[in-house]
Amino acid sequence: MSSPSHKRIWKVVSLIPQGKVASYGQIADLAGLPGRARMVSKALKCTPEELAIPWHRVLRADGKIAFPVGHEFGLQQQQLLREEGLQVDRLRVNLSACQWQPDLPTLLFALDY
DNA sequence: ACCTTGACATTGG
DNA sequence: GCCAATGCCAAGG
Repeated sequence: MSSPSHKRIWKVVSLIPQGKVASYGQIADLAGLPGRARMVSKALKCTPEELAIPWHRVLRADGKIAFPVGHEFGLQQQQLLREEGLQVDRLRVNLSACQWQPDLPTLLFALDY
């Protein structure tokens, strides 16, 4: 199931560079869906296999991995983030100096504005 | 049409 | 920092 909103969300997430992270709410805002952080999580859950996007770079606003402790995806996410050089402590990322700040022109171009 | 469910965010204690 | 209460809103029963 894919809606126009989902596609915009996937595009925005695909722009997050290696070593940087963003929150669900931030992605929603950038995708033109203010206040709809939960829609971002849904969109990620429905991501088609063939679409390779850096889903692991999306965290809660406080830097925590959204999956419960012990969840397989959470552990995988933690590992992927560490492989990018980020410091992850107990499923939480130290947000200092790794928060994504999108380049506006690039963002607008990606969203066909 | 009503109810429940989230890979969330914010606020207040 | 942790927890509970609220707000949020699309999807699926």
